[in-house]
Amino acid sequence: MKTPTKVKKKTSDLSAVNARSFNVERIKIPKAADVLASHLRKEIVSGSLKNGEMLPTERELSESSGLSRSSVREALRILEIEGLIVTKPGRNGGSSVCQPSRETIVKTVSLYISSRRTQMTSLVEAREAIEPSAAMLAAKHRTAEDIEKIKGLHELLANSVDDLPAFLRANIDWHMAIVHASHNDLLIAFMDSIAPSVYAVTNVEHLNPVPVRMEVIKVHSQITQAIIDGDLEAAKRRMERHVHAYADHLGIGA
Amino acid sequence: MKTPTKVKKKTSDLSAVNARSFNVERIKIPKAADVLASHLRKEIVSGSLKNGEMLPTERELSESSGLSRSSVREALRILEIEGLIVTKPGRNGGSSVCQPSRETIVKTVSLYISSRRTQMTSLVEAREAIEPSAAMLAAKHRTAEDIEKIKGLHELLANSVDDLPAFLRANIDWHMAIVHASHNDLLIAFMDSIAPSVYAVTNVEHLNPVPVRMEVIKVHSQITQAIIDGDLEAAKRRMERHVHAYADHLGIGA
DNA sequence: AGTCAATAAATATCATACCTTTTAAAAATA
DNA sequence: TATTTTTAAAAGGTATGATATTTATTGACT
Repeated sequence: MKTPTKVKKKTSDLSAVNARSFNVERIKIPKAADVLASHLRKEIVSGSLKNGEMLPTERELSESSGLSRSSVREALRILEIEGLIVTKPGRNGGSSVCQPSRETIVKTVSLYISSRRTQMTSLVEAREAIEPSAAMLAAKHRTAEDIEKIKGLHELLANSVDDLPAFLRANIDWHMAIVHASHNDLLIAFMDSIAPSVYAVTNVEHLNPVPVRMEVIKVHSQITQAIIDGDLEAAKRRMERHVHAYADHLGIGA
Repeated sequence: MKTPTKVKKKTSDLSAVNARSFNVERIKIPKAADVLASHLRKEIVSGSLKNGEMLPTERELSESSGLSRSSVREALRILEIEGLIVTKPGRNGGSSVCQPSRETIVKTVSLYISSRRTQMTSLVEAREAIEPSAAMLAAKHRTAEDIEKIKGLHELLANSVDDLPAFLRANIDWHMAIVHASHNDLLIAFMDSIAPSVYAVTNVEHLNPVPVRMEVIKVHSQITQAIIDGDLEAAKRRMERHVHAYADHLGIGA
């Protein structure tokens, strides 16, 4: 399988210049598992392997590819982490094709955020980009259930003025319900990814004074209404102001 | 290692009801590699293992964890795919901690988009969410180089009215340059992820009439100017209109 | 000093055996 | 005959050890 074209390594660049200088740059030799994974990935993405379809067993793949079972397994593991297949043990087990879920994106982005210690500023900026548009799309695409959900959470919020933790919880849930009502998978995934970090830290002090909470409730009800009314512009504008006010409070706005 | 607590399987649910019904749901036994990967991931994310630091060798990890080398390797592979470590062969090789790059996000989201065959509508909606905010942030955070880049690409665009492919290329590059000038890693990652799909398909027919291209150039120059001037509101508003006009043309707007 | 070959240290791959989980089929039983 | 139980087979999961490959270091020889 692996072409044994072994390039004699040159320790010094000078010698390479003396010899016929091929224009080769740092050839990277791919790993067996990567090659197989790419191959299978292509088949999946292109649709040759349809959703739900079973892949051959590890032993079969090993035989047909000429690779060892470990390499095959490694390839499958790659695809599994990418969310393209699921693997079950047992008789009639094996790997079957599936579509990556939002969860895949959420995990990746969350890891990115936490391991890079992404600044609060960036998170809030991203939020300011997404939520107003999501509100607008919610006003456009909302279903009856969406409206029920949003209204319910809003009432929960209004009834939790005296219970800060409950208030925070309802607040987050209301915001996320709106994003979900946008019915845009990408925006949902992005927001799902950043929401925990955005909401985790600061709300407490901000929302501590009761008057602030009252104001939040008022604004929320206006936004809720705009979404119910299908008033795209109002939904967007109000959400824009709402999240911007919060950013301002954090000293992120101008 | 693995606790041999084997629950006697009941084929019928009835029998389970007859017996003392424990309130256990479908315990899922994690795989060895997953456990080790989670452990190491936690150490990395928490900062116990700092960026650049070397992990023990596979054989050492195998010994200290009591797992086989295959399981250890599988765990390392998981972390590698997540972008948390890089592994090099050879003497002084091994696995070292690194921060996941934007590329990790881009790959994940791109896969999501292509394997779900995400609707053009969703992509354009996401774009309409991100680009105006990015333009605003660009006006706020742009550096001298950012401005150079954006201006350069704009001139390239203006000089390519007669060369459609070149025009398309310059158009995309200008848009992406602005997103990058926002200096917001998340927005950059999101936009990097969706841009190929957004720009791949449709532009051709839209930009075909020369007058349209002239108009694009005019709008671009206004946006460019706003960013140079640091006029946040203008940058945002103009970009909003610009991308919305395109969405409209696709029949996505109202 | 500079070049080259030998060595060593690590991952990459392979081969094989065995363990565990799950299900299907076969056998036993009511 | 229908239901339960047992058994066996098929699949992935884990373990082990050997070998190949990659890369840095060391040492010998100019």
